[in-house]
Amino acid sequence: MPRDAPVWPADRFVDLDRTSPVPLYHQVAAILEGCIRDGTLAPGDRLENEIEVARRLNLSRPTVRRAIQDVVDKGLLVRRRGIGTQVVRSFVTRPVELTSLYDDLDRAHVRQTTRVLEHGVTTSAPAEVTERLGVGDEDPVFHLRRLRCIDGAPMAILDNHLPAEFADITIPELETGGLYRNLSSRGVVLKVANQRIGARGATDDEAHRLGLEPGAPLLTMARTAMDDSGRAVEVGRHCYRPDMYAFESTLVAR
Amino acid sequence: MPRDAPVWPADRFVDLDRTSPVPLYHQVAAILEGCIRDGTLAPGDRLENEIEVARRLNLSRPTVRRAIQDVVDKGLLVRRRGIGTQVVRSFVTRPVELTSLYDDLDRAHVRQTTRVLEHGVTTSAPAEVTERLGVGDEDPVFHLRRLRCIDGAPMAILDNHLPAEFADITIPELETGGLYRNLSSRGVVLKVANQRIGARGATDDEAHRLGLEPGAPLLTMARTAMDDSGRAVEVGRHCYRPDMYAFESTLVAR
DNA sequence: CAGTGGTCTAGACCACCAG
DNA sequence: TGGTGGTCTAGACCACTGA
Repeated sequence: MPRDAPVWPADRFVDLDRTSPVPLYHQVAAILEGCIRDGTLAPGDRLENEIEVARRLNLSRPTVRRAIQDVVDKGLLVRRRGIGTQVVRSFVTRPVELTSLYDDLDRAHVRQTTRVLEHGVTTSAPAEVTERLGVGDEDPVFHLRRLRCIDGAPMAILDNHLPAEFADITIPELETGGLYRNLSSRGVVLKVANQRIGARGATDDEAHRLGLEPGAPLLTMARTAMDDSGRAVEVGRHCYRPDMYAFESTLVAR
Repeated sequence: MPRDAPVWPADRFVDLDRTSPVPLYHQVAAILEGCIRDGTLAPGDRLENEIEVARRLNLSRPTVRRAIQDVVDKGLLVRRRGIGTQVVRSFVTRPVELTSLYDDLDRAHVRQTTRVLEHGVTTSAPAEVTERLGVGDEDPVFHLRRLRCIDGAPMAILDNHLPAEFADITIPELETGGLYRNLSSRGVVLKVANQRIGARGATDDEAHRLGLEPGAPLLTMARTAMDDSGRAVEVGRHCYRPDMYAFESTLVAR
């Protein structure tokens, strides 16, 4: 049951570190999120108002505000002018993030393996792909096709095209780290992506590789990812066994 | 081609209205977004730095910063410390928002119709649904099932459960306005939702209603939406013809 | 009416990047 | 070294809510 009076678990915020490179608002947001996830703040609880919180934490109001807003954006709190800030009644949140399948599975502590099916430079990538990458029709691009398994069972086929300069990413590297992690270690910072999630029937080849019947339902995702200079760095066209994978997210109105 | 020198289309910002109820940062963000979408700011262009912009617009830096950040969050700009702010090279953006299918189609100027298949209070909703709504196993809930068509062709089956108090939403209202619009006109402000997008084969009934073969691939979406007090207000379980619908979104790294 | 969040200001210092 | 965005402060006024 939610408490009636406003709540603030002050004792959880004694460790704020002004010398840390982690911003204060992020430290506050992380602790606040922890309090909600572990039940210290119960669903429906109303938070102390932000001015009072700022005073107690010896922080400025904008800093506290930024922290609270970050937790709101994750879908754990709702705010109303004139009313206050409350913990959401029911949450199974998964913020919308620019993550890789590899890291998603890693976080879920799943035993995953990757088999590289294709790995090389091609000059005949589909026009749809070269256009998204911002290169010429017949310019060389790096093509990659992988089979992702969990606990030995094939789960997804990952088809990617990248600018040719990334063709030096090796097969062993891809088998141990995932694509995004390899890009990251080469200094690529992914910032924006457009994606489209759909469904279709499996082709013969896909069905064979995923252990399904031809025409069986597949979940599909097409993504174009851009780095911090706004250049398209990756075009991915993936398909997933729908009994083994789904896209979860939390949406927050502004 | 992107220009070399920093750019700022000052003439587009002459209409800022300090008396308007629309926040200044939102006015600036909207104009900035317009400049990018209509090509006034070209892909790759670098923006004037935010301090200079603030001076030119006679606004404070935090206000300008908030405006720019909003456009970044939409995936139209990328920022790097020490470098500056640039227009993304390629964009087909669709920010992740808490929208209804009805409004999505409306915005796309598609001719849509709705047929109500089920409309009534039930005491035997699936446990999965009552749990998400936060009501007892056999408490009455409002059950709704609709067929959504575009240009007369069936596209999706929308199955929803709501708290019983919403059972007075009429069939004609649902045929003309969509569920979220009806909730909104009753004062419900949706703030947060959790959703899961997947795929599966069509049941016989679904196939029949959507004009498909049984077992044909369907795109599915299950959503729990909460209002501004954090209470679960709607549980939806929808399925879509994958040749007629897909989920598009833009993701931005923080 | 008192209390809440929403907006806005005018500074300050720092971390990072390019030349 | 100079310029950029990232963080933080200490205030102010307003809009909306509920009693």
